[in-house]
Amino acid sequence: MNKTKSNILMAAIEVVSKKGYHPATMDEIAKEANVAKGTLYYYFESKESIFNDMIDSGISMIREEILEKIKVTEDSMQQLRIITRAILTLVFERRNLFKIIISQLWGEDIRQIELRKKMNEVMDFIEAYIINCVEDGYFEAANTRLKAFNYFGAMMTTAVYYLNLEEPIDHASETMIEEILSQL
Amino acid sequence: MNKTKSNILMAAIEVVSKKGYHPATMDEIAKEANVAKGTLYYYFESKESIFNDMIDSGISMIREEILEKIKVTEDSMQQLRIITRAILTLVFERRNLFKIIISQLWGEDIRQIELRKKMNEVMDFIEAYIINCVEDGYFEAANTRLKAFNYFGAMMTTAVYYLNLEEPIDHASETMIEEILSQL
Amino acid sequence: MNKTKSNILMAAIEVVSKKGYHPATMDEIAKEANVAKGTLYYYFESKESIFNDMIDSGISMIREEILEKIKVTEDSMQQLRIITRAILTLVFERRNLFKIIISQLWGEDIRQIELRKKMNEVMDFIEAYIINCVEDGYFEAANTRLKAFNYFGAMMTTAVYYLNLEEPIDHASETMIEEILSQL
Amino acid sequence: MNKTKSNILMAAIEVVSKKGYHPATMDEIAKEANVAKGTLYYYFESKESIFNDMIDSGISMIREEILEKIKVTEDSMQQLRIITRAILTLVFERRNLFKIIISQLWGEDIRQIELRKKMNEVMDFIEAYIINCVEDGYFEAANTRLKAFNYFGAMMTTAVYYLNLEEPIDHASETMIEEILSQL
DNA sequence: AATGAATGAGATTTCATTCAT
DNA sequence: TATGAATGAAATCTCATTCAT
Repeated sequence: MNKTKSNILMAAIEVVSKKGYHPATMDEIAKEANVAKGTLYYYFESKESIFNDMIDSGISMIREEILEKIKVTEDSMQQLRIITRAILTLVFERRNLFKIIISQLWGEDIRQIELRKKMNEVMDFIEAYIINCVEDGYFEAANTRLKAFNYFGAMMTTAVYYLNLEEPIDHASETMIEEILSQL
Repeated sequence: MNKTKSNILMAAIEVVSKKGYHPATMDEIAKEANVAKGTLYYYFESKESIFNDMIDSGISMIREEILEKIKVTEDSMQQLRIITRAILTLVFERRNLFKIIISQLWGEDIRQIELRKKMNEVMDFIEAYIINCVEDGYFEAANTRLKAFNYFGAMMTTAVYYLNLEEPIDHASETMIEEILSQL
Repeated sequence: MNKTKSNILMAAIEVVSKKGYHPATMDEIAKEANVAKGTLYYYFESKESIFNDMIDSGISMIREEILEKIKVTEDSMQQLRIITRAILTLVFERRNLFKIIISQLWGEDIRQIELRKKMNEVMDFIEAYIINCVEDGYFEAANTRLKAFNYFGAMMTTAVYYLNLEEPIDHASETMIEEILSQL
Repeated sequence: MNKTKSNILMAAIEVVSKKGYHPATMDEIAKEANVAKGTLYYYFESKESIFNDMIDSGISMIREEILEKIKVTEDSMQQLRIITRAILTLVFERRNLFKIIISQLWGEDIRQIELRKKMNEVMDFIEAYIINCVEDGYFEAANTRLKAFNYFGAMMTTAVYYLNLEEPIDHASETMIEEILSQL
């Protein structure tokens, strides 16, 4: 991607994660990106489209990262462990982006409805691996969709917990991973 | 509380849950409440204060509801079970308010920081019961704060899952309760 | 109509006739009307809707004025003479509004296409009276639509001519009327 | 003229006639001309100067075309007939340019005031031929300036009428010419 | 000769808030 | 107690123009 464009995107993540979508102004994003306001509109159609690009690049980053890392094993439980570690690491490393995603999951704006659709696809992706684990006998057969939700929710709340600690850790500890998987 | 005032509060919950805090305008809230815009300012100082009242009355409602219901038993595990059922029921019955709470937990607006403080108090409240359970030997001793977080997160994700089903259930099933408690 | 609203409409005619639709800013209209910019939006949805109201009230004014005046006679030629006098008088009295109408007849903006539709209805109206004259033997049968166009065009160019004179006259002279009718 | 430059001028006529002066953007003109936006500024000082060049080349084209064609006769009435045919033909062939001229005659922008001056020169030119006709006894002596206005106005309205027909004709018919001249 | 990324002044529009009634 | 006309600060967005290449 063009350097200025990705620069703007990073600035937007920074500002939006701090302020939320609406209070984050184009002026602030421009200032943070060290470009003129007009430049934002040279690269993006609207504030909404900056938001969408932000989310899309975030989600595809997760997917690519995970797909790359699970190649090393064929064992379904091992794969789920790898996915967990990968997502937790990403949540820590790109906490601002995740804050935005979580806070925008609610509400009936097109922006928010679209985001929910995208997150449902992420759920599909995770559920597929949980199904593999069930088929391989690691978990007992059950509502795998709900399990995927709980898995994701557990990751989020764990992350939120650690993110709020005074001395935030910046990596996914093995303890956290086991804690989350034990809930499945 | 004055009837007009609670009327406005209900209208605000309706509109804010649908649109989010910022896109919900005072005009819309007034229209939904069937009062003139000026009336909002007769009863509330500002939009922000409507929001705060909304949250405060929601949270104290939870607390009162729970304190009332757990009276029937002294057994800590029974009490946690009752709390779970109560919260789940409230989440279903007042889903709009909870949507607002969850979506406003993030970000650095005064409004949002204040909300997080209030939710931390709710966590204290829940943690206290989890500690009782640990002391009574129901769970093994561990990070009870994280347990409280996970417990609350599990409830939220479970609720979100069921709220998104085609045929939403409108009560807390015993299955859900056991599912959540088993994760502790 | 509300006083403030008609006040804004008059200010808009003043400014738009001087500057044209696009260069006329909402700031200037507000200043001319002695109200705050927000007030414009309290009474009108948009700049476009101010324009539309401006045109609509102008056109219905023409129609009402004419319908009122032609009541006095049943003779078709007399009626056409009355219409001519009425339109010319209006063009002189409300020259600013007519300037706007003429300048906005061209182009493919929705605003302009709508205006052309409205002016076509005015043409229908005029043509009807020309047809009466033809039927009564005042003119020889011919393309009455073209006659209506020419009639209107003649009125406009005559008006433009007199409006550009150093010492503008402010009424429709009988000479002008006969000049225009002689062209039919 | 340089090919790229005349290319830009044609593109500008196309876009401005469709949209009007202000809504026509330099971006659109550049796109229509298949050049980069910077190229517009390589050949023209500003948007305003593109407009002026557009008009000037249009007007001098009329003048040259007419001066060329009236050479064939010395009879003043014949010359006026030739002028009428020439202008009507041009109006049909370059209708977009004429649309722009007519729509920009109104208003007090420098651009528009300049255009009116130029059109007044065209009127001088036409009036001169009408005076010749009067002197040769073809019309009775009268306000020749007004006659020139009416003559031009008649041509415009006739043109507008035929341009709006379902099946537009693309040439000046002899009927139209006689119709216009008979009004003098 | 030609480009297109970058700009910033200025446009339209929104909306929480005020205040006279 | 309740109203709603009026406000103005601040938001998003547009676009003619510049300039380094």
